[in-house]
Amino acid sequence: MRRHNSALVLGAIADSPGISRAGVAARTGLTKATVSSLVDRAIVAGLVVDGEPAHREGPGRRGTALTLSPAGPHGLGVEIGVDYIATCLVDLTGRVSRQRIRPADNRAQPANRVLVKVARAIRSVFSELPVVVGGIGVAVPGLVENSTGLLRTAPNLGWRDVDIPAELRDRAALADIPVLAGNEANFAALGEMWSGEHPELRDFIHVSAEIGIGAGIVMDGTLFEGVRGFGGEIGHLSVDAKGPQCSCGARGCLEAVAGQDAILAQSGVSDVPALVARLESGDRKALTAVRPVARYLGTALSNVVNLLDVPTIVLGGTYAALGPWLQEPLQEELTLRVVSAAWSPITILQSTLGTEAAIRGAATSAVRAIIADPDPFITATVPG
Amino acid sequence: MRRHNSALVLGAIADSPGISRAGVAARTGLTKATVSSLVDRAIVAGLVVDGEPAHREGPGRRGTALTLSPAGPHGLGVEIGVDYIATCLVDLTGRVSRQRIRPADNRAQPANRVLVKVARAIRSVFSELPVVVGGIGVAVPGLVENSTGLLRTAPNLGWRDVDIPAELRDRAALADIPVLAGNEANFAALGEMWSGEHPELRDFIHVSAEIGIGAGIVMDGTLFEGVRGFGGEIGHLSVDAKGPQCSCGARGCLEAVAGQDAILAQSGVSDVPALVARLESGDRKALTAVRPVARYLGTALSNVVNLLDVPTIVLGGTYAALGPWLQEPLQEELTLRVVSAAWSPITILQSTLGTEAAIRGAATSAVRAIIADPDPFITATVPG
DNA sequence: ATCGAATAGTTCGATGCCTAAACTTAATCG
DNA sequence: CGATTAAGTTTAGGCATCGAACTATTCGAT
Repeated sequence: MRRHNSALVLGAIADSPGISRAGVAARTGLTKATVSSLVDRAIVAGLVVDGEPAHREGPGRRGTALTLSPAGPHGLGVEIGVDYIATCLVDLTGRVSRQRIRPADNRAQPANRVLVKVARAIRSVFSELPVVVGGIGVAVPGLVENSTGLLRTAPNLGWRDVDIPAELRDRAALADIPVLAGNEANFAALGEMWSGEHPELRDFIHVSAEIGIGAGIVMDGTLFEGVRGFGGEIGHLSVDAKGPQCSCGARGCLEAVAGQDAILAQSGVSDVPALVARLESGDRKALTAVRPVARYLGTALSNVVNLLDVPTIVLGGTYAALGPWLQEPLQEELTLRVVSAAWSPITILQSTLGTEAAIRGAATSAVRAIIADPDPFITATVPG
Repeated sequence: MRRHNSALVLGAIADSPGISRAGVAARTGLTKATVSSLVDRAIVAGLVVDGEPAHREGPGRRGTALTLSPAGPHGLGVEIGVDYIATCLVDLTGRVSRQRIRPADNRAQPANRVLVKVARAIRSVFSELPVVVGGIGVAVPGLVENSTGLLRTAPNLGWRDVDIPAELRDRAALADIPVLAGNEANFAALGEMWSGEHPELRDFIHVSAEIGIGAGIVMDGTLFEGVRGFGGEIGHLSVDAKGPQCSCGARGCLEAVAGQDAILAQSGVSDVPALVARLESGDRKALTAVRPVARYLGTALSNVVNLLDVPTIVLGGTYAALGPWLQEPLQEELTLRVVSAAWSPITILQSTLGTEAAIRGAATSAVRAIIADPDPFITATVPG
């Protein structure tokens, strides 16, 4: 009961920083008395601070502005990439207070060795900054089972069946700080949503092409992971029954025709910045190479939209860079294939966080977990 | 609080009929005292009956068997088909107590005229049987918006923007009996799950081919409808970029290559029973016609599974009839294309309810709504 | 047969959280 | 400077759950 209402109150403060106790009461349907008592507990626990009276029109006492405390627990994001380990700290308000990327050739190393390094990175964050870490989010390029938290397979790292939370808890002496591992494409989608750049973004697909093609699907502000957590594997949607062979064994997977490698091979360029330069200069070969990519991506996304009825698509990673050239043919394909497009068009946006989306999402997930269920943290901090 | 716990208790009784109060307490985590008081209210409201002491091993008093009351509120299912109106009554235990199909050429009629007939059918159920109707589910072959309950479009009926619940409430004088409208394919999936034939079925896709191809997606026992309710539109997934033109304007939609019309046209037979007869007799043309259907269906379903990570597929409607000939090539295609198939194979089942699935699902949805949130019904029935 | 152990269900007082309403504080407006 | 309006606090009261003691029922051992 109180647990649920604490979450309600914290959620209201997170959604509209600077809101007053009376405002929270109006929004949540609780009484002012209840809100007062719950807010007091949150303040004592260090989750909330009340600031200056906010200015308002007309007569009457001004409410004190409640905000999540920047000095409260932080979320630590860790991203295990193929050739780097990145860390990032985020406070309750969503502000990034520390970010660091360490190059590392993780592909050549077995999981335990890499996790030793990750643990060291985590401990170094702990020792360098005097903040309370309330949770850790670990983004990995692989499939994470949601019931167990196990990384089932990470093809590009060559890992299988690694219990990342358990390993890190042991190696970094984390006591009972919650650790959650997740797919990087999923975290990237959340990161983009929470970036604040697109305030209305609550139902969307975030697609990005890196080595594979990853997608994060968010519906009603919540990540959609499928039954076991292996959902959103958009890279192996079939877009051309007679298309080229994919590494997975099937034919015509999206990844095989619209992945980064396929794009670069088709356009005869060695990397993405070079491709963008050619596109900007109007190079005909580059332009004709990108068009079918958009078509294929559009076919795959149409399938997703027909199935999930999601109104918005966010282009991330390499697709964000190619956005200006993808947008139009993509829109055409979607309009043609999506059944509901006739009465509600699909919006296409470009990612603003780019490659930082995943780690921001991982770190912010950790703090959001506290906001979504603050009671454990509060009762651990406040004795009474 | 009590509302939530009442739902918990009723849910436990629905899940394991014959459970004792102590069993409910153990399963829900509530205390025996709380369960007793909640069960008493449910009994007074007529939702639950306690029966004979159940037999059990060992010493100790036997618990009284609690079951949902067959005399409690019933769910009324209505199906508005293209050429019939069907009604069906289901009690809280899931038993079907009355079923009736009235032929009617609804395609030729505007919506109001048809709804007048539907209202008459509903009133006739009310007058014929002395049962309390606790809710009505209406299955329609169209897209229903979940936020408003509006039928946005039903191509085969030629209807657009019809507020079925409101219309029926007026025309059939329903007072405040809740009415929920929904897509027939979705109701069919729920009907199949609740039929009791597949007890473990909680995560699956139910696909059926009638005039179009419909799918209902169930995850964690809950219908997945997409953001606005237009999800699961599997009929227009793209399975062959260069395939034939579909009525929707795009090319190579599943419906165009694996719908009932396409199957019959390919095999040169006039109806499904005839096709089944030919297949059984080993007719080569029929056999070679069905195989690509399975392939295409497999491609579309692989896309769905890769996206939603659903472990089971149930073949319904025409596909159920063709099940024996579809199963093998379908399984092959899924194994090839589904990324997670390597470590968790996809199960393919055949529907047991056939064409009755939708109406059963609609009726059962109405009673399940009461079980999922019994408090409104209880407080309306029990004064104190 | 009788007693004891085990299990089901009820009764009753205690607890905790929320609510309602009165009250205090703080601001605007005439 | 007092009336009015709104924010926030205090206090008394209510309701649902819990814990513990109690009754009821059954088996098995003496």
